Amino acid sequence: MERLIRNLKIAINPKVFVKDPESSDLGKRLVEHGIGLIDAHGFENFTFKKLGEQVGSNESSVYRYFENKHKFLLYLSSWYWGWMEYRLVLNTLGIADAEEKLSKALEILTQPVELDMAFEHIDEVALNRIMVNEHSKPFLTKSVDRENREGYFEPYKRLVERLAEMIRAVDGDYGFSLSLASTVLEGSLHQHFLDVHFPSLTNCKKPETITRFFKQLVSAALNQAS
Amino acid sequence: MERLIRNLKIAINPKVFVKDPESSDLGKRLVEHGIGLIDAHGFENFTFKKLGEQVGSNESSVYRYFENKHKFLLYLSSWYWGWMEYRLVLNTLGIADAEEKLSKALEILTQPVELDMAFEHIDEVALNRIMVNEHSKPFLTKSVDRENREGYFEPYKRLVERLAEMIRAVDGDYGFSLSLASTVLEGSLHQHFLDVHFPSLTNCKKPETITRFFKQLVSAALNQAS
DNA sequence: GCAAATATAATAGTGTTACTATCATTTATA
DNA sequence: TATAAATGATAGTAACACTATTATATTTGC
Repeated sequence: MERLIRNLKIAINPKVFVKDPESSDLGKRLVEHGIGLIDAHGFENFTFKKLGEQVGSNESSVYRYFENKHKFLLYLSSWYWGWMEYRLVLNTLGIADAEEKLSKALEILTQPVELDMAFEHIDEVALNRIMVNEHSKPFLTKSVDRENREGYFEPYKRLVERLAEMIRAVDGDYGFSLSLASTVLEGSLHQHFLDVHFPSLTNCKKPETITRFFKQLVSAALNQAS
Repeated sequence: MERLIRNLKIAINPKVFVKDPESSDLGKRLVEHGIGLIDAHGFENFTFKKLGEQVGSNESSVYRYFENKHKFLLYLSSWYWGWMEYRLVLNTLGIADAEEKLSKALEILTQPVELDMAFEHIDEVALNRIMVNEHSKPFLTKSVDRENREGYFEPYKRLVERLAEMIRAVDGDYGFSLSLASTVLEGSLHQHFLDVHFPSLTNCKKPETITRFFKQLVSAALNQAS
């Protein structure tokens, strides 16, 4: 298992990078320290100059891997959703019962993330914090439609589609499987954000409660509609 | 009614502006054209220099009203949520039945916005598009906690609280009234965004469908829980 | 082991943005 | 009409997001 897992790689659309950061030591350090910097100081305060210095190099080296910092965020976001999909599939593969499968899926997608030793240079917990704190920045841009056409959001779209499928497996008559799936994925990040920054706007004081909330919500929606 | 409505003003926390834009003709034009520019070109491409030129003045005049463009967005966002609250209250005031009241509230909060002639210099339809396309930018910043403490998000918080109250009026035993309310408000903007940019991730092709989706979701959640 | 190719590092330069400061001019008010 | 207040015009600064160029390592093919 250890050995097998060590060879795993989350596939990323090559258009988001100039040179694959997984292909070199420097590239991996850029990703590792980029996550650290964004997590610590926020995406707005993150610059390629700082990242270059952080890895003991400079700006120009970073530009050889990523066109700009927005593409860097797209890389992290693609990696994150690709990794979530991998976790989702891995953990639901053996489950035959549709309801049980959906329930497990909701756990995987809404519970707080734990460190995955399979990917050495990526701190998934920090990356998850980044997704919570910056989650809409990859797509809330004027170029979203062009970037969508170029396939930058495929990992996220695949995940929504997978969840929607599991919803339909439980209740084929429910007409809002996609909307519900996208609401859960988006809403989960948002509830985690509220938990940290706006506790008065959520009843989920503990992260487990977020999972309970969404499980109950989905189950209610499907029970009613069928 | 016309007369009464003409004297209405959405109250905004004075900390978000340097000088109240409602207090002068220039101020109102700044807000009016600011909405136009952000709607047309996106918040990232919006600068005070362009806004100054747009109103036949210059950068320095804009800075006399707003500290920076983030505060300008906070102003628009505060106005929008304040206006939503006003519409919510106005349209549900006379309804005695709790379920009917909640149903009306969900319509007000999730349906596409129409022009409100009561506020001459504000194009609510364009402002709504801005909220859909930029909605998380007011709070997805490193300074969110400080700004929250300074009260910049009160209008939004009040609205969530009001909706949560209406949910509890229908079902006092439901334990997630705040989470559900914040999920609906956030989710509604998100579904409208998906409708425009990611149609494959939503079942809501027509805006009315978004309202149906959330009404059904809320009603299911409350029926089950009680 | 050496030359060629490739990757990385260092430096400099450009246009834009987000301001700040200063001063001149117009407009409102006492 | 004098005075104050609001607005307009201009200049300047530091940081940022790049691009370009050149120098120096490091790897690879032979």
